[in-house]
Amino acid sequence: MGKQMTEMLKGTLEGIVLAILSVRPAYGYEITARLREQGFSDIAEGTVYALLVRFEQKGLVDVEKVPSEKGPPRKVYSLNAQGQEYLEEFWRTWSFLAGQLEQLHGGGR
Amino acid sequence: MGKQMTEMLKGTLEGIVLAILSVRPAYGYEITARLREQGFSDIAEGTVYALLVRFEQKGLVDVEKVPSEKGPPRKVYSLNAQGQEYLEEFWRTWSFLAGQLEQLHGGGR
DNA sequence: ACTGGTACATAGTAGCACTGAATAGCGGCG
DNA sequence: CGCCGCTATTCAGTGCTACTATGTACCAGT
Repeated sequence: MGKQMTEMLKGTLEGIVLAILSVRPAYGYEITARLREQGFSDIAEGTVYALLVRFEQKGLVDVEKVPSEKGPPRKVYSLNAQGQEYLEEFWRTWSFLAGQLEQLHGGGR
Repeated sequence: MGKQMTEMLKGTLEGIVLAILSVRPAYGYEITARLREQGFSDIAEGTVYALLVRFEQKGLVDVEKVPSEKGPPRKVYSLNAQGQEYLEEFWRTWSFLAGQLEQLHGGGR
């Protein structure tokens, strides 16, 4: 992955994963796989897990341990009310930024 | 400024400033002021200067010292060919990310 | 002399994604 | 049985970026 993408993901990946969780609960390995399918070709697994731990510490998600048929138990994360609020704040911030950049991109040539 | 914005700017501010320079050459103080006018309410001056130094080190800009009527000489930065290329790469990366997020935002509710 | 606006610079801090490795459970294959 | 491969999580260490806070310097108006 390009260096630009790596830096751009800072603060954005957080929102992406929250958005994924807002659709339905999921666990780390699953999220990583889904991200890869969606074109974020090599987002490191470690990155996603670290992100989820942060969510938990911030109290944005609820966690439930679910035994898996294949492998160790899964930690299923679901967005709670505070997480929803945080996600909405994220969209507001994103929209502002996207608007500014669109202006620069469109008007700049 | 919110913490979310701070993190989101990482990797993005770089592109924003490059885009500003692509319209016409500018110097640090001017860029900071323009960013503030455009709604990035408190982007620190130091941040912009550090960014410009990085641009110079990466060889994305040409620099010219121009004496100012009011205060110390200005360092006027202008985008060179390599900088243009880097900016285009930035837009490609940005477009991909914006597209993915739009999908998540629109489809997610 | 003092204040305020212009203009640049830098040391230190915090946060986030990446690297690389370790741990652990389960199934299948030789 | 022992090894490999897939699933699944965790963690220490690194690099990059934006922020904070401060300092330097130049000039005009009072």
